[in-house]
Amino acid sequence: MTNSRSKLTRRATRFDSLEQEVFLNLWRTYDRLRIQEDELFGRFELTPQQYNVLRLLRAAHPEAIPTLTLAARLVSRAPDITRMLDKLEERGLVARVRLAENRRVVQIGVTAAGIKLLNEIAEPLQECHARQLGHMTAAELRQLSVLLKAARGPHEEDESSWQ
Amino acid sequence: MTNSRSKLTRRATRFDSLEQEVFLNLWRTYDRLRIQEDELFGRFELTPQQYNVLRLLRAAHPEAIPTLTLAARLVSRAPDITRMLDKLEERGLVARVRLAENRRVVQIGVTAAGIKLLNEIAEPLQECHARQLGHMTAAELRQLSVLLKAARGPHEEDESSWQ
DNA sequence: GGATAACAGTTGTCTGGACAACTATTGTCT
DNA sequence: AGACAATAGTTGTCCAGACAACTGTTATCC
Repeated sequence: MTNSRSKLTRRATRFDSLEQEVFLNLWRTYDRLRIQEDELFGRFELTPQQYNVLRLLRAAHPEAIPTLTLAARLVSRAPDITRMLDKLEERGLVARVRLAENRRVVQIGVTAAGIKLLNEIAEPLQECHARQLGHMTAAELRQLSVLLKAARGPHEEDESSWQ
Repeated sequence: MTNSRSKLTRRATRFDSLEQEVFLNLWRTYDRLRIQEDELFGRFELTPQQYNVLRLLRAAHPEAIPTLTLAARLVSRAPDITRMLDKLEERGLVARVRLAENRRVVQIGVTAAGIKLLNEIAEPLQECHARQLGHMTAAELRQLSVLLKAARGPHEEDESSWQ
């Protein structure tokens, strides 16, 4: 009895508003799922953000894309995109080219080694995704995606690659 | 025509799987909404995580709770809970007490100054939530919460306060 | 055509998060 | 009672993220 009362009380006072509840659930769920990603990418000495860079570069491959265009497509802002690319370049996973036509822009492309690494990651990543969200039905996942997109809708710039 | 084709192509190749799409949407949405929170809490010189500490302590108030119990209730893991509490204690927002009965545990409580700060934040925070998610209906928000909880379900420990 | 503004990255510096090793205190087992 | 293990925090150290100031390059506007 005490148990159920305290649960009810908790339920009622735990969040100040529906919006706060959604945000905290969003944060918590992101954090829980990210633990899995971190563990996976850690095995390849990559951060999720670095993996994202490689993934985006592969999508553009064999084209190379300007640094800031790449930065804009990343999931989360990266003020340190330069240093992040430095590390990937040191490992030979990406290559930088400064064009003669416009010496301001630096084009980034993924190397063969980068593609190779992506291929090695592919299968364990699929397993990771299965562990993360394998318990949800495809319909639930689609609906979740739709709601998440709607939630951030007004906060995306119009020209964003995230729509 | 080129436009619509390229969009279709992008749509098809952008994600490797439905699970990946969900995770990236989760990450992106979290990031976008967090920008708003950061801006708000920054005005009060708090991180979202620090605000969370105060919020949880207020929920327990006037009781004080052990450091690690508090840490377990936070949204995201905090290996540096000690230093975080140091900073809040320096500002007089929380107080630490080491009990005589068990000198290992350190109890944390929110101070009057902490409660006062929470009250100051309350209204601008409501406005922040409205900006973040005000465009969604209550039904959508509830559904989003449910799906988010379901998504992380298997990744919560049984004794977690997040259920 | 030279000053000025805009653009594209880069670098400096600081704070917060992650992980491991450590200290102090209490419980347990013979 | 003394050794050993478990508990509860704390400290050291390193790396990623945030923000601002800076450099080099191209466009623009008298």
